[in-house]
Amino acid sequence: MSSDDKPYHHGDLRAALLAAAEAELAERGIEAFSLRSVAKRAGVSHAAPAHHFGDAGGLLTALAAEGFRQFLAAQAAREAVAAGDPASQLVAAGLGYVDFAIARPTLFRLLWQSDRPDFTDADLGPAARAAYQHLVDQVMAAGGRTTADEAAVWAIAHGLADLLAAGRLRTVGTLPTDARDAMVAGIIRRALP
Amino acid sequence: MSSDDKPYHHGDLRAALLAAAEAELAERGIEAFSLRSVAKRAGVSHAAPAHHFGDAGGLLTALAAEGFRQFLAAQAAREAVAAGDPASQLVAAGLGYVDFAIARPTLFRLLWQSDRPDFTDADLGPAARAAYQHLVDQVMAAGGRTTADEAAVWAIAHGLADLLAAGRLRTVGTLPTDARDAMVAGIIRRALP
DNA sequence: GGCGTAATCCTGACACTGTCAAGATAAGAG
DNA sequence: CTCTTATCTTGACAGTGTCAGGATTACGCC
Repeated sequence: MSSDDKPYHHGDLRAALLAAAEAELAERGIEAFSLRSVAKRAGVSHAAPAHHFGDAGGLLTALAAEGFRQFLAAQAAREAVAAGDPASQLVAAGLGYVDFAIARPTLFRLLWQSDRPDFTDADLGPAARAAYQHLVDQVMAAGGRTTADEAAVWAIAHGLADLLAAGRLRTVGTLPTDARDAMVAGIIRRALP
Repeated sequence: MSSDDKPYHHGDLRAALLAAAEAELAERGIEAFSLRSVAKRAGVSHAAPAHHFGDAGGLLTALAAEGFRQFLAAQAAREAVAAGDPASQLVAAGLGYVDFAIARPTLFRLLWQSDRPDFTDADLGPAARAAYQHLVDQVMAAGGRTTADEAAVWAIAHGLADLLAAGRLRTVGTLPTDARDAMVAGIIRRALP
């Protein structure tokens, strides 16, 4: 078949729909998200997603599960280039937390502030827990002892990430990358005992 | 007229619609928010809100403006019963920030994570800025000197508020009120220089 | 090779949504 | 009392998610 043919069977529609969904999310925002738009962008009929994801919530659930894995990967990427001591690793995880929020703000919002994904899903549930549990584990490794230590680090990383993703906190968001990293790192360290 | 009459003119439909909108928001969540449901709840036709708010975005804009004022009031309420020194006042403002998020999580989400309200609106714009500017001002009064000080306090208060509003951070959220307040206060103090 | 089953995708329909246009009703000014 | 204006309703339209049924293709099995 020639390259512009549209075979009845897509081949990898599930992945294509997930990619289209994230693009739609980034362009139109989470509140204007439309399943039919996603289908149109992927070049299939409006009811095609149903077979792979059930309903709109199912698509967003799958997208969120994938998102949490990438969220964790963003933290791991920072840790890989950081010093090996526990405190540095913790700060690196926090930087990755913020990186993800800045790079993909709408997806970040889907992960943390949306009630459309089904967090009891067998795939999403563990993925979500693993994502923030990682940060909490780092706190203990870095000398944290109490639940207040956990909460403080999580809250400060999450607060920075959320405010930056929303475009508030201009004094930090408009900084050059290096300076911003340094400031974020310094702020995260304040939460440690 | 008897009590169950439905006069053609409502009397104070604008306020009734705002109240109905917040109730709908709390019950159905921000992503399932429906203008027609709000109208039905207020006992008027589906097009009645248009006259007062233009479109759905206009209603949410007005609701957000009112929300920001109440958000500021929650901080003021805590400050009124706190010690007068700047540090105590700052912690009190943070506690009010968290109070509001816990008491009205969906409205909190409308204020901070929704793109449906029009933040360039002549009423909402100033109301929003005033709400978080207040916290930033408190930082300076309490000895803050740098933008990092501002960002740290704002981020930690916002992070706690957002995580608690979303039902994460169970270790803090399930605490008795007094203990939770004490922990939140202690965490906020970590952000100070 | 051919066949039957199952997976995949499409078409059409339904109820619901936001928004607009036009009309009905009531309040208030003169 | 009349006229103007604000307020609210009715009806229509396009767009949305979801379901039922049908069309098309892939794949295992002979």
